[in-house]
Amino acid sequence: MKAITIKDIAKKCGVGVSTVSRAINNHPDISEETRTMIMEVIKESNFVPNKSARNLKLLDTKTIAVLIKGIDNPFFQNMIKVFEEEIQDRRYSFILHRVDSNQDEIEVALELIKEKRLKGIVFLGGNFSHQEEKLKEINIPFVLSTIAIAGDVDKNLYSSVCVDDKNESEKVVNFLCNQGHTKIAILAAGKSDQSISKLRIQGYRNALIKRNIPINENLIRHINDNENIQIIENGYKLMKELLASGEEFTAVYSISDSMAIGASKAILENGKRIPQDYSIVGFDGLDITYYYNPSITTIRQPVEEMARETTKILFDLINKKTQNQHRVFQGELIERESTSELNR
Amino acid sequence: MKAITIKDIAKKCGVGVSTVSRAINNHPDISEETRTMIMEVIKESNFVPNKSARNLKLLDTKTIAVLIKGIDNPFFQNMIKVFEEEIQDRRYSFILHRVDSNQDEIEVALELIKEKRLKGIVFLGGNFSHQEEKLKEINIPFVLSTIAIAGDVDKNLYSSVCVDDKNESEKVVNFLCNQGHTKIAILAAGKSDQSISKLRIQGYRNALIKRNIPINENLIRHINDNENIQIIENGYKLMKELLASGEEFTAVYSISDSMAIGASKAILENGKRIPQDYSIVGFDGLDITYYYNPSITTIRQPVEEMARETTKILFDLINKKTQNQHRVFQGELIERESTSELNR
DNA sequence: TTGTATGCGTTATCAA
DNA sequence: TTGATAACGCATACAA
Repeated sequence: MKAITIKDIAKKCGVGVSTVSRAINNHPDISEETRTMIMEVIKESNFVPNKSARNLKLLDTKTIAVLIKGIDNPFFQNMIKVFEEEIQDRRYSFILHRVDSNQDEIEVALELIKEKRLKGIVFLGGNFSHQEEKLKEINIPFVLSTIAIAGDVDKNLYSSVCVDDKNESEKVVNFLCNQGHTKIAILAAGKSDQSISKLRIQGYRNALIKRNIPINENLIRHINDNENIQIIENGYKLMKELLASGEEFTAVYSISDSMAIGASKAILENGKRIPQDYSIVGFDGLDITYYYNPSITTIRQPVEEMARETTKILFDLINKKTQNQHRVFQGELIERESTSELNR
Repeated sequence: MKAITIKDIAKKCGVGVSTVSRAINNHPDISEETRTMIMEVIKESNFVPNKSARNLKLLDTKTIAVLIKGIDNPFFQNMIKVFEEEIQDRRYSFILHRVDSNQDEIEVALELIKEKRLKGIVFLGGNFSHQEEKLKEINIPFVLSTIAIAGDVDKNLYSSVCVDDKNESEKVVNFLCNQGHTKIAILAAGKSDQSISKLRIQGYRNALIKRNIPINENLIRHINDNENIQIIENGYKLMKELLASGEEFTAVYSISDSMAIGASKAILENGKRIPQDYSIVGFDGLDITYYYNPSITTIRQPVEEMARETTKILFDLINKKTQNQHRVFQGELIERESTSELNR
């Protein structure tokens, strides 16, 4: 069974293909009469235009793609909604494209740009340890959102929106120190991570160093390199190991809320109390941290505002109202039940 | 700056376009020599073939699309991984396409079929209250996965994989009854829902009716129609209302784990204990139910196996090894800390 | 207001 | 083993 095309419709209607095309695309230069007639036939015939053909022909497509690495990250879900709203409000169409963890997001972007004639791209998540050369190949506006870029890259080549991971991390550790904690464990990503995990560990170290608190390397715990910090179980396992190790500590800082949940469970299963025996802090500000029992102290990233700013910068770039920009947001430390003063 | 095409590459290499095409697509009838030469030039020039043109020309594309409605549903995340694996194992390419809650998934499917020359489709999530007519328009194999189809539709028109929502729901309520509970509240989706929520409420009713336990309509609580059962907060609010209403009950059955979490928090915030004051059961089998404190009794849907079976049926259909099939999986009741015998 | 013809960038057929 | 050329389905410049 051959697929139905615009030609078939034209034939059925006794008109030319261009007239059908005009009807479909709401062109003004067509009589209302023939338009409705054509649309009628189209509906009857269940005709659906072929987008590939359309994209091939068009050189101007008002569409934005969001390339997301780690679509299972609950942290991104609210951002996606904002992207969709903001983009559609501006009469652009929105494409959400998932990129696999072992795919190169720039390659994917390059393909998509050609295929869909994109006007702009948002890169959401991932490490982005790319060469400048690669970045330069992207010849349309793009913004890196919540991505820590590894290495030295010319800031004029890209725009970005994120929180200052190092600084926010320092904030967390300072908070714990202010409560009297000095033996603070940190649950981090794989050892070879060069992205947010690395930055947050740096913040952890900085905070301790500034207070002359000795750093116990045994309290810096990593999951495996092929594992994900968004998996609750990984925090759970890490904490079980830490507890079993006999290493002394009074507080735990998990670089993700998900692992903080897992860690909490491990602590509770060991018959210990939160926060009386161990204080625990997460990072991200997921909803679940409020609903967990006990509720979990965390750094909330202002995800909606960040998403909004991302699209704003992107459209400013598209409309040539701005050069590449880098916007750094503040996180908000939300104190909850999982942390308390250390009683010595 | 005009985009670079296969013609430019051909010119640069001093060969014809068809030779370049052959090089790109690993055709056998080309000398290794020219192949490497061409690939070299392609790399240097950063040439990326245009997929729209490719899809337009091709009539045989080994690709499967998964159309997912409710991508923020944590329940689907593990399934997606399985789909990707299974599909790629069979040397097909995998497209994950998100469909918005107010979009018609069949329209989207029809567009995608034409655009990408799909070989098969998986519909994941959503209500699917479609006419038979619409279903018939889809002229390639497809499977509905974890979708409750509303109304009477000829089973020969589609394949499906799901759990028996009504039956599993009955299982939950029976379990609570066996523990001595008779005043059981249920937290459900919006009143006008015609999908899983409706079925699970039916199961709830059936279980009670079979035991001659009177049904208190005030214990059947609905969220708003425009709200989502995957949002923790919705369970929280619903439970707050229920507690404030003064209606008596000893157990709560939430039709989603997410709402069960929210409900648990509401109970705990009210100074009540789980399960001593209220038993609570969820549905889905999300990881978080294990990690929550207390851990939550739930019905686990065997998501991985269901995803695997979905792809199996789909490929059997593609390879004409089978007619349309309907596979119903059993859920597994996992008893945890959130439920206990009622002490009167 | 409408129809004809051309080209978008690829792949496949055919001839060389 | 190669190259020229005809589609694929649509939008549009141009002619009518």
